[in-house]
Amino acid sequence: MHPRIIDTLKRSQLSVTDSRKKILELFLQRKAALAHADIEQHSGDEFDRVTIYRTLQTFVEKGILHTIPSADNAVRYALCKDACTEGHHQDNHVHFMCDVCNATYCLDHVTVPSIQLPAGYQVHQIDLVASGTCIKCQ
Amino acid sequence: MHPRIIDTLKRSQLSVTDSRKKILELFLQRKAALAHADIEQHSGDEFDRVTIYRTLQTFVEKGILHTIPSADNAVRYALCKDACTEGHHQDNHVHFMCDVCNATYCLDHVTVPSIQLPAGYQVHQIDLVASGTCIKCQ
DNA sequence: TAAGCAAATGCAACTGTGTTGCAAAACATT
DNA sequence: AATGTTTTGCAACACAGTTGCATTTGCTTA
Repeated sequence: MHPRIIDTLKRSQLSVTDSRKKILELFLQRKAALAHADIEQHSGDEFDRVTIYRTLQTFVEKGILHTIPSADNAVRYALCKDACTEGHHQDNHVHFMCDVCNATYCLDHVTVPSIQLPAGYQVHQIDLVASGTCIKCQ
Repeated sequence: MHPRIIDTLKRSQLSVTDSRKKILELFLQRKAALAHADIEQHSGDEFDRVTIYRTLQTFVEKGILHTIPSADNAVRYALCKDACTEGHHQDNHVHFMCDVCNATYCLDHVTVPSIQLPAGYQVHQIDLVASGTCIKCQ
C-alpha cells in the first residue's frame, strides 16, 4: 500500500476504512483522473455504489480530490496538491481530456492564465479544460 | 415571435415545428444559458421530455446551440454565433457561472487565451468557465 | 484488550437524467 | 388536397446520484 494513504486520511481527520484506503490508492496509482464509474470497475464488487459516492464527496470536501468539469455529464475526480485544505481548493492548473483514449490529466505545471472580465463580475474560480490528442495517442 | 426564429431553422435545413420554434424563442428571450430542466419548466407541459432532448441534440449538431461544461452534472446550452455551422463550432468565448443566482452567461467579448502545453499534446478545443458573482448579484 | 460510542457502510427504495423503438401526428412538396 | 418524409409522444428502459435506516466498523478510553 502506498505510504501516503494513511497519512493523507489522518491529516484530514478521517477514519481509516477499507474503502477510503482502496479508493485513495487507485488515485495514487493511476496518474489520470477517474470518474465514479471507473472506480466502481476497478474496485470490483468490494464496495457498494453508495459508499463510493459518499467517499468521493468526502474527499472533495476535505480537499483531497477536486472535480473536473466536462460537457459529457461525467464528472471526473483527481488528486489535489497539498495546498488544498478543507473547504478551500487551490487547483489552478489546466486539465487535458484526450478525445481518443478518453483519459483526463492534470497538467500541474500549466497554470490557468488570468483573464480580464467586464466590470462587475467577481471571479472566484476558473476552470480551463483543453481537449485534443494526448501524448500516448499521437 | 422573434423574427430570427424561422430564418435560423430554415438556414439549418430544419423543418419548422412548434417545439423548435418555442425552444429557440426561449434562448433568444433569455440571455443566459439554459439546461434541459430549465426548458422543461418554461415550456410547461407543452412538449414531451424526449422532444426537448432531441431538439437540443439537433440544435447542437446544426451549430445553433453549444454546450457549456460544468462540474455539477448539468449540461447547459447557449446560442452560438453565426460563425458556427453544422459539425463545426467556433465558440471560443469565456463562460461565466454565478454562484449566487446560478445563471450561466456567454461572455462573447472575452476570448479564451491561448495556453502553452507540454510537447506532445495536440489541442483541438479549449473550454474556460469562470465562476463567482455576476453583475446582478453584487 | 475489551467496552462503548461515534462514524461509516450496505441495503432498499427513490428521484432525476438521458436513450431507444415504434406508432401516430405534423410538416414540406407536388 | 395527396404524398412521402420527418418529427413527435408514449412506453419502456438504462444509468447516475441521493436518502433513510439498520448494521457494522473504527476509534477512544478506561
